[in-house]
Amino acid sequence: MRYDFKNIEAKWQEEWEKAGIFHASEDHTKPKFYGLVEFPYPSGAGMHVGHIKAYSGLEVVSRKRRMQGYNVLFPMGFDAYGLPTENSAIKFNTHPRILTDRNIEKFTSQLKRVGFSFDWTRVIDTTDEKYYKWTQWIFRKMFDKGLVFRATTLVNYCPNCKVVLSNEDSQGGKCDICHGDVVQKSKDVWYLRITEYADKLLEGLKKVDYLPNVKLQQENWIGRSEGAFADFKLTNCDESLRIYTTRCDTMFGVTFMVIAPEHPIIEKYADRINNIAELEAYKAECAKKTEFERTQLVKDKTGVRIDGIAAINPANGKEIPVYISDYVMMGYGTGAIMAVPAHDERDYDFAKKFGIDIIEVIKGGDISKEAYTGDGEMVNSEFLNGIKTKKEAIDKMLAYLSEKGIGEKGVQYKMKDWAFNRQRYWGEPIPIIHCEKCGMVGVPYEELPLRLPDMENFVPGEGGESPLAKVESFVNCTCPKCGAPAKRETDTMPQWAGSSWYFLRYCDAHNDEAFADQEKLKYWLPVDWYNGGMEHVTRHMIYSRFWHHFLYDIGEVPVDEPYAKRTAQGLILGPDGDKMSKSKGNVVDPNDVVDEYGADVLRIYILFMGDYGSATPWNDSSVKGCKRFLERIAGLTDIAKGTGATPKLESAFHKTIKKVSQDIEEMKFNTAIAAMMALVNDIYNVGTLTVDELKTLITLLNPFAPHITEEIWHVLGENTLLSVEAWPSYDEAKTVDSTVTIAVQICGKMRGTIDVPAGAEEDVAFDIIMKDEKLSSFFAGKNIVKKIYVKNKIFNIIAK
RNA sequence: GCGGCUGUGGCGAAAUUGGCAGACGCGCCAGACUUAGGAUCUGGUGUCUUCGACGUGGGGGUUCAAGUCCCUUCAGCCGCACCA
Repeated sequence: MRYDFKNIEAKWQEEWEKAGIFHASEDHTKPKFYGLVEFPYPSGAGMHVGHIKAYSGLEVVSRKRRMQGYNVLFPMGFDAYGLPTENSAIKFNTHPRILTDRNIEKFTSQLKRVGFSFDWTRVIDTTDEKYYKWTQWIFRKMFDKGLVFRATTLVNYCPNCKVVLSNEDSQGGKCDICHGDVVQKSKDVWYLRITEYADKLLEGLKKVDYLPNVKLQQENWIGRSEGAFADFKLTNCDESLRIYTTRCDTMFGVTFMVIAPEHPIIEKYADRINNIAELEAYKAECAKKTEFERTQLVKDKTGVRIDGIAAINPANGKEIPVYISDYVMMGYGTGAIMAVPAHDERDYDFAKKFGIDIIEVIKGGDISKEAYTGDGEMVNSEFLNGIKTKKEAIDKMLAYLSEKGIGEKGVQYKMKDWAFNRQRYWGEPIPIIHCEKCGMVGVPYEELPLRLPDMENFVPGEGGESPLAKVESFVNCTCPKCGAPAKRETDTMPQWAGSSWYFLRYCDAHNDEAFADQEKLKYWLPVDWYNGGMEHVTRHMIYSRFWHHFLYDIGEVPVDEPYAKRTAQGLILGPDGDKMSKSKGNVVDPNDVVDEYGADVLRIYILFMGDYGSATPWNDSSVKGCKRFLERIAGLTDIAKGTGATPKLESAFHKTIKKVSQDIEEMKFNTAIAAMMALVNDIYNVGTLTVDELKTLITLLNPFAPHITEEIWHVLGENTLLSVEAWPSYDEAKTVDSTVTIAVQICGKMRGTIDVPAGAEEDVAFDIIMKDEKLSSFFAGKNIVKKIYVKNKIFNIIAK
């Protein structure tokens, strides 16, 4: 038969939909498989080949699982709240609702064209009030449990545009829009107390099957560090300055202290500081820098000494100066450090610049040249002198601190609490009411969803407040507690909110009584296999694991870890090897490929182009090779005759079934396809195959190229749908050849090969070599010193 | 700076984990069928001074045997980034 993809792909997509074969069944007696891919943000640009790659991996796995008899949940949805839609809504003067609906429709039809086996009865849209009702519900539960709090913090603000900017939009301290100076402005921020779950999130990693680098990135993101808190007495005021350190063993080497420019102690004791104006000026200078800039200028340390207040080193009672410097952050530890220039590079740089003493307390380096951060014997440290290990010194110092009541063990995390509000329109309204008497009150559960009001002008307000602040009917309300007039919170949730629990909704997508039915959650959870991009491994995955752990703690979900397994696909690069981007003009549109070659070719090529986990450049002519392969598959219908097995092909078939079955599990789709290509080459070399064998081959190929294989199945006279036929099995005994070709080395050099019966003993193999004139000539007349024989692999003869 | 990953033909890549390096595909070369080929089919295709030698970024090592293990070095990509 000819390969006519244009006429068959739409036809089979319709048949599958009609038969509903990809709907996850409610039959909970069957074994389940929950495969999850990251739902897309439905941008106006439509699908990207990267989306296709991201979904194709678990698409193949899911199709295989169905054929293996699993009840498969392989859902799709849309993460539709967010800034890009809002911005283009402003630009084109259209409502984001309209744009979102239009984009979702576009994505849906594009996804369907590729033949993905998603369960389209469970589609979710995070901007649907039936969905975000439950996003708000979970937020309210967190609010009830004290995991939501409000604090004032510094944000990047452009006084010219009157807008709050992200770090990315304010690089170099200049506003990305007007290029004016950006300042740090304090602003009320809603936070979710994710830090409270830091240890649980870390612990949970021990029992899940994530790629090693995924785990590592999450661990680094959480950034747990163990150390100590210690109090340093200040002179000229009745207060101690609390610091955090991981190296309390070096305390005898402390020659100064540094605090963050924003440290509250400065304001508190302003009247005792002689150079307060200088300090204020420095602080103002720092405030101009964005966090980005501040962390970029690592080399040159700046700072100002506080004149009027000093500190006492609690280890040796010596008075030491206190500085303010922006290399100490208010957001980590206590915002104050003890500086040990001899053994910390940053402190060393600072001390050199400001001419501060450098006292060696650990032997092993040359502190006249640089800080020594390695291990060694303690010196100049009184009761620590002579100790040789860091651990022992730390323990001794900790004991000393606690005995004196001026310090204790402590833990710190790099992870910060999650800033949870945005001054934007296109997001879930935060269900909180501000009452003058009662304070912050949650919107009652029965009033959820708190609907996003319809607006025409949703440009952010002056001073960067949320567009919702302009909707009086939304803002003005009564306090649910006391009934007095009150005001609603007008900020909305960030993009990450809706995606933090979407995998739960898929289990029961249309439930109006709960976010999902408990029985269904019990059956489907955890997600068996989650695949997505590396870029979501920290934020999205950490956030959603946090929400899930919270729901587990309040008894709303049956398992603590949501994702049993996590893998990641690599990028598809442009044909030039660069990242695809509109500006470079190297973007490949999957629709063009489907138009020209068909969905099956697109799917095969994307999985064949290289290792699934690695970045691979697109190559137009390689796509043609995949088309040729499918044409050769279609051509097999012309030579397939009879039943049973073709002797010359039997072992090749069993080997291929084994290889493809295993490779899919390891996401080695490229070698699975290569194995099928090799089998097709074998078949054409033999010149014939049976109909049974062809059926086996197209069954193996079905998860990769479902349309053409479905068509062939029917051309061969079948009436069922191949997509739900049984996955082929293989006979291990038949994957083993009766004779194997092994390599023969003489003195370690490859000299040829011999055919031996599989598993042949050494003497049998050696006899064959002796009878081979060419091989035996290499050691004729020499002494055989040693024979190394590895069954079915190699024979190495050492002769002198 | 720290952490991770990667480095193999002209190109994308394989290599049962220490055992015939380059499977499979692209490209290229030759031939066939053709008025024609950017279609199809067949054969070939790591390099070189080609009965042999060399070859997995470079250098060194372990081993009968190294793409794979160890040491060292270089290059590229991706995270994190003054985390005390």
